[in-house]
Formats: sequence, structure tokens, C-alpha cells
Amino acid sequence: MHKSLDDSYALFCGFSEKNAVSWSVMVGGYAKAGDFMNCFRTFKEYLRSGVRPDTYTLPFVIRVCRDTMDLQMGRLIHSVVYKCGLLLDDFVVAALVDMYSKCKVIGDAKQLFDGMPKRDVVTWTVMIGACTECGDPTEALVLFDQMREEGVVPDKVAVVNVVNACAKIGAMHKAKLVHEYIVKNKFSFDVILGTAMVDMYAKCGSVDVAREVFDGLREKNVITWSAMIAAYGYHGQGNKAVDMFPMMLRTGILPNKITFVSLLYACSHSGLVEEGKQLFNSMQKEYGVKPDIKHFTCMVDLLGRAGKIDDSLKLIEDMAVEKDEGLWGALLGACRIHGRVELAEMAAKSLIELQPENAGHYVLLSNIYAKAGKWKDMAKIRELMSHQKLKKVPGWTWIEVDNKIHRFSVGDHTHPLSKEIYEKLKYLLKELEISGYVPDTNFVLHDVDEELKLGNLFSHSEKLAIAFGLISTPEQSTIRIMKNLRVCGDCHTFCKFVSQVTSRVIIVRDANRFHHFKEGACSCKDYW
DNA sequence: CTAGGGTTAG
Repeated sequence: MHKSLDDSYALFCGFSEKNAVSWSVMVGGYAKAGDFMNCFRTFKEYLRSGVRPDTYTLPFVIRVCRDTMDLQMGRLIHSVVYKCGLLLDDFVVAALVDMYSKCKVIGDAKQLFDGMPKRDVVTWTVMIGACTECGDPTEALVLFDQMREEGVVPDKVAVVNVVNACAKIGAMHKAKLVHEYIVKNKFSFDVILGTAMVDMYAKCGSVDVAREVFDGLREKNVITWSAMIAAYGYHGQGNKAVDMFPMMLRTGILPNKITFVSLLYACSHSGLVEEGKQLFNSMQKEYGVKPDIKHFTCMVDLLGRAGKIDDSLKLIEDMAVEKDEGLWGALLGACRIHGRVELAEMAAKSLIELQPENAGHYVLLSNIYAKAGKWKDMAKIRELMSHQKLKKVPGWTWIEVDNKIHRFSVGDHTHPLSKEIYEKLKYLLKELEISGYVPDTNFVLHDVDEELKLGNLFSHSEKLAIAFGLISTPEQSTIRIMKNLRVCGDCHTFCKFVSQVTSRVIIVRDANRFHHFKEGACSCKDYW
């Protein structure tokens, strides 16, 4: 397999004097060829040879650690870096930061980064990407500002990383600033930057601006088209997503696996059952793309949401692909919508078997029991959860006001305007109740009495963020919020009423999709 | 002799 490298290695072994260059060519050669074993082996020989590893060789081995997620080896090499006195070297540190971030230990990455008095544009870029990767895009955006303050001029790759941070956090105002920056500094919209921008605007809540950017791009490839199709999907505009497909084909671009995931997702979230079936049936026959578990999951979701749960079961039984938690999750979701309690139990059991530590599965089943009034079963699930010390993932909601991102958790009192927020909420609830809003305590998973439940529900992070948005943004302006979990059923109803009573458009990005609330209705048509 | 960039389910 690595015949040519074997020859190189034989030749290399014959060198009477090996220097840093010949070592690094050999180590790097194995790394590039994906031969990790030999890469590490040669690197160890290198260390033993007494020649000091340098700024050229080390990044190769560190990148192998990143690609194999070998944190242990990564830390070992970090200690070698220290011994070689290369902790201020941009190439080496950038590689280490990248390795730590892919291994999800952002603290180690940041510590290294902070230890450098001067950092080049690549090292900054890697650090910015690391923050986004590890779930702190706010920090990524702060770093972008710091970088410029220190006089480091961002290039296109740096900007793509910032665009990604905006996309991930959904910060529309920041997104526009970054866009202005790109235009002002005359970065050309190549296909990668262009695609990242399409994705950013869509994920910041504006699928129309995403489309404008898309239309303005000179070059588009299958990734660009897939990003646009996916965007229509998660904004609930399935028809537009489906319409893009023939347009894409006409430009001579062929679909890949992800294009079909995006298309099927769009169909399932807009109730386009026939269109979805047709695409699913044609993907292998006409385009040579073999359906994998994700495509099957979309189909289970598509059929299940539409109430065709038995068809969806049939599909699961007949499929020749290994079943995973996502698949059972889709079935469970359908059971939740259509009140199929017994089948839900079966799906939940499969899910819990696969992932006994995932609290979300228990919560979903518990909510299904709650909706069906099966309190005893619900109590059993809760008991199971507390027995295993399973905690729900904490929910957060973000809102961007005055170019600052404000974050709320349930019952949060840490915001400087906390008092005003709760007063607004109280006032708002009175108004909503007059319009017919009834709080739905079924969605509260706590063993507390009704009054406490109400208090809890009242202070969900979504509601706090919306109340804050109402008091801190101009009347009539759109309110955009982002949540890390799925929006709860009561908050969904709440948003509809708020949009009605306050004449505001509210755009909510939750963990799964966008909800556009306007005049008392949601773009998801309650089909989520 | 080196480095950092875009799409996807539940």
C-alpha cells in the first residue's frame, strides 16, 4: 500500500547522516500518506537519534494526533515541544491548539495560546475555530476583535472561521458586521466563503438574505446548493427546497448524500410526503447515491409526522442498515405527535438500550406519558432518572441586543435588567391570558406542585429572553432568539400569543429548526 | 521542507 514510502524509508535508513530535514520529510511523508503507525514509529526513532525535532516535523505528528483523536499521544508530544523550547513557535502551537480543540479540551488550547506574546494570523484563526468547535462562539467573536486590536490582519480563512462562529450562535447583527467587513476589505467571494455566508445568514434566521447571497455567487458547487436546500428545509419552506433540486441539476451539478439528507429533511418538516417518497426512491436508481441511516431516518420522520406510523414501522423492519438512536428518536417523535403511547414505549426502550445515559430520551418518554395522563408511568421514568442521577442538559436561550449577546437560563436572575424583565413578563402574561393563553404545565418535568410548576414554566429561558427583547428593542422590530434545546410546547404557544398581542415577528432558532411567529401563527404549522 | 476554510437526521 505504501510501496513508495517503503522505498523512501529504505533509502532514508541508508543515510549516514540524518538531519532535521530528512527526518521531517520521512515523518511528514507517513503523515500525509495516512500511515499513522509508521509516522509515530519514525518520530520515536527521530527522538532517539538525538537530533532535535523542529518546527517542521512536530506539526506533522501533532496533526496525526488530531486526526486520530489521540489525546494521550498529543499530550506526550506537547511535553516534547516544551523540552525543545518551541512553545512560542506559531507552527507548532497552531497544530497543538488545533489538536486540543478536536479532542474537545479547549482549556488546554487556550492556555497554550495565551502563553504566546505574539501570534500569527493562522494561530489566531485556529484558536477562533477551536472556540466555535467547543461550543463557545461568543468567545470566538471576542478573539476576532482582539486579533485586530493587536494589529494582526485577518485573511479569508480567518474570516470563514468568524462566519462559522456567527452561524453557530445565530447572531444576525454580528453576521452583518462581518459581511460589511468582508465587503470593505474586498475579500473575493470564492465558493467556500460564499457557501459559509449562505449558511451563516440562514442560520441567523434570514433565509431570504441567504438566497440573495447564493444568487450573487459566481461559483456554486454541490456544497453551496446543499446548504441552500438545507436552509429552506429548516425554515419550513420545503417547497422551495424541493424546487431547487432540478435547478441544481440543470447547472450540471450532481447531488451527493448530504444533498439528499437536506431534501428529505425539508420534505419531512413541511409535510411533503409524496415528494419525499419520490426523491427517496430515485436517489440510488437515478443518481447512484445509496441511502444510509440518515436518509432512512428522514423517511421515518416524514412518514411518522404525517401520521403514517405503520408505513414508517414497515420501513424500519425492511431496511438493511444498522439501526441507531436517531432512527428510534424519529419514531418516538412521531409517536409523541400522534399519541401512540405503546409504540412510543417500544421506541424509547430501544433508545435507552442504545444510550442509557442520555437524559433526553427519558424526558421525551416522560412527556409522552404526561400528555396521555399516565402519571404513574411518568413518575416511574422520573424515578429511573433520579436513580441513575441523570440530569437534563441545561437549556439556554440567547438574544442579541446592541451588538451584545445576552444569555438566559431557567429562573435566571443574573441579568442586570432582571427586575424589569420579570415585571414585563408578569404584565405580558396578564395580557396573553386575556387573549386566551393557558399555560400548559405538562411540559414541566419536576416533582413540584402546580403553583411551583407554573413559576418554573413562567421563567423558562425562552420567555425571559423574549421579555428582555421586548423591553430593549424598538417597537415593531423583529425579535430573534436562539435556544440550544428544542423549544418547549408551552413556550411555542406563548410565542404565538406574544406575536399576536405585541404585533412583533419572533424568530426562534431551536436545536432542530426555525420557527417564525407572526400574527399568532408559526411557520412550522405546529408540525415539529 | 511546514499551518488554518463550506453543506447533513434525531
